[in-house]
Amino acid sequence: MYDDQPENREVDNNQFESSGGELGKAEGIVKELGAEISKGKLREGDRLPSERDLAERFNVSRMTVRKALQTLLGEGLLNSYPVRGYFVVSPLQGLKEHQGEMIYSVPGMGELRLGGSFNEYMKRLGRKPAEVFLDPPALVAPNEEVAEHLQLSAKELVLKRYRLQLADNIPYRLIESYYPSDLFGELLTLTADIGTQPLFKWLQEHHGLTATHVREDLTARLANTYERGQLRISPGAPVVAIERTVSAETDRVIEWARITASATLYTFRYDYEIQL
Amino acid sequence: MYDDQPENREVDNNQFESSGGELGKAEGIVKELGAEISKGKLREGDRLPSERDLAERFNVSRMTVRKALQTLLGEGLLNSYPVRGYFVVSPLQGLKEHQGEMIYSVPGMGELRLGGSFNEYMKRLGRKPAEVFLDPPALVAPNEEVAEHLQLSAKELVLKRYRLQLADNIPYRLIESYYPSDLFGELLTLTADIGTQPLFKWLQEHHGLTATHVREDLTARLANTYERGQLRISPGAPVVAIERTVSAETDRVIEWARITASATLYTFRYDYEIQL
DNA sequence: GAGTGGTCTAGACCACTAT
DNA sequence: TAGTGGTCTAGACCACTCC
Repeated sequence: MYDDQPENREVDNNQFESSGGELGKAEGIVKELGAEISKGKLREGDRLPSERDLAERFNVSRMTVRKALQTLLGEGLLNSYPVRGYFVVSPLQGLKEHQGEMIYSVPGMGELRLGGSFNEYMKRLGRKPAEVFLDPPALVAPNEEVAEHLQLSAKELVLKRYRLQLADNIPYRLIESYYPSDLFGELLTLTADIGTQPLFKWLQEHHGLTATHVREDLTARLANTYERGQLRISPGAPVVAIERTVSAETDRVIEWARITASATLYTFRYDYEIQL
Repeated sequence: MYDDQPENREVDNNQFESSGGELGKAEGIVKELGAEISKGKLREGDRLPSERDLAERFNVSRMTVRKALQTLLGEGLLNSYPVRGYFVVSPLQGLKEHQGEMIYSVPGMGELRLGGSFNEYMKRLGRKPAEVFLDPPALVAPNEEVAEHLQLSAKELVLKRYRLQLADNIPYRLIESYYPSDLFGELLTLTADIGTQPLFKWLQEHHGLTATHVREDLTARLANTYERGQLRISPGAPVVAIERTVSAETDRVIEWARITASATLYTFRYDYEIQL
C-alpha cells in the first residue's frame, strides 16, 4: 500500500506560523525560558515556577506551558519530578560529567581497553555499579534476528542475558545480550559472578579465544513505554539504542547485544585513529 | 540555589497509573497501534486513520490521540505530514538503510578511512551530496568554548564554517566547525571548493601536518526550534549531537566541530579494535 | 467545501507530598 | 489542606491540500 512514500522535502515545515503570530506561543516560552537558563538568571538546580504560575505569567493555558516544558525536558535543560516541580539541569553542560560509555582507546594511544567490564569501568569513575537480571540467564532458541547476527542456525541454542545496569542506584542502561552456547553456556552456573570480571578475559582464559573487534550501530529515539519504566525516564526524553557485535580474531561473532541507555544522562565517547 | 539536587531514584515514576486505569489511555493507544505495526496489519508506507477518526475509534479526545501519535513519532515508527496524515515508517528497521556517519575503520582492519570527505562518502553510497553554507566562512574571534577546545587564546582568530549537508536533497546534518586560522585561513578563498576534497589530505599536502586522532562525544536530545527548522524534523523527534575534536600527530587540535544530525533517519556506525 | 495536522483554551480529576 | 506534576476532555481556529 505505498502511498507515494512521503518525504520531508518540500513540506515547509513551519508549524509555528499559525494563529496569526510569528512563533507559536509554546515556542516563545521555550525561547524565553531557554534564554533565562543560558543567561544564568535560572541556574543549575533552581526550581522553576509551577506550571500554573507560568501559565499566568505568559497569559497562556496550562497545556501550552506544558508543551514548552516538555520541549525543554527533551533538550535536556530541565528535569521534572512529580509533586516537586521542574528543575534546571544545566546551562550548557554538566550532564556530561558522567561518561556513559566505555572509552575505547585504540592501539596507537597506548592506553588499555577495559575488556568489557562494566563494573571495572564504573569503579574507576568512582561510582557504585550494580546489575539486576530482569530475566534469569538462560539457554534459548534464537529468533531470526539473533541467529543471523550470531551467524548461527535457528536450531542452535544461545545464552541470553537480559539485565539492567545501574550506577550509584541510577538506572543506566538495559542490555539484552546473546552468546553462542558452546562458548558461554557454562556461565549459566556462574550468574552471580558474571559482570564482576571482564567477560572477554574469561573467554580468553577458558577457550583461548580473543575478542578483537567491536562494531556498534547507534541510533537515538524516544523511549517506549517499557524502557521508560525500566530506565525511569521522563516521557519525551530520548534514549540511545546501540546494537553491538563483538567478534573474535577468527571473525567468529561471540556476542550480539542490544543496549538501550538514557540519553539525557550520558555522553558516549568514541576515540579512534585516522588512516589517511 | 541547590534544592538538594533531585535524582531519578526513588520517585516511583509510574505516571501511567492515574485515573483509575492500569495504563494511561494514550499509552494504551501507543501499545495497540504499535502492535498493529509490528504484526504487519499496518505496513510500511500505510497511512493511518486521521486523528479525529482514531479519537472516535478509541473513545478518547483528540489530544489524547495526538499524545499517543507523538510518542510513535518519537520512536521512529511513524512520520507525519501536515494535511496528508500519519504514515508508517518501518516495522522494525528500514530506517537504517542510510549509513549516517562515516565508517571509521581502524588500522588493524586494513581498510582506509575516508579522510574527512563527506562528498566522497556519500557518492560511494550512491547518494547525491550537497552542502549549504548557512553563514559565509569567516575568521572570527573564538568564544570561550571554542578557544578552549582548540587550545588557543581568545585573541587568536579562528576559521569558522557553518553549513548544512544534504544527501539526496534531504537535510542530513548541521556542522559548526572551527579551525586554527594559521592552518586553514587560506581556505577562505576556496570556499566553493571546500568539501569537494578531503580536508585533511589538503592539510597534509599544504602544511605537512597529518590528522591522526579523532574524539567524538555523542549525546541525544530533542531538537531545538532552530534545528527543527533547518533539519526539517518533526517535533518530538530526537537529534544526535556530536562534539568532534580532531588532532594531528603533534597532538595539536586542528578541528573542533559541533555536529547535529537527525536521529530518526540515520544510524551511526563505529568500528574499533579491542585491546585486552 | 471537506478534511488534514498543528496549535491553543479552560476547565477537570488523580496521586502524591510537604506543611 | 494546599499545591504539584500527570493525564484527559471537548471544544476551537488556523493554513493548507485535494477534490
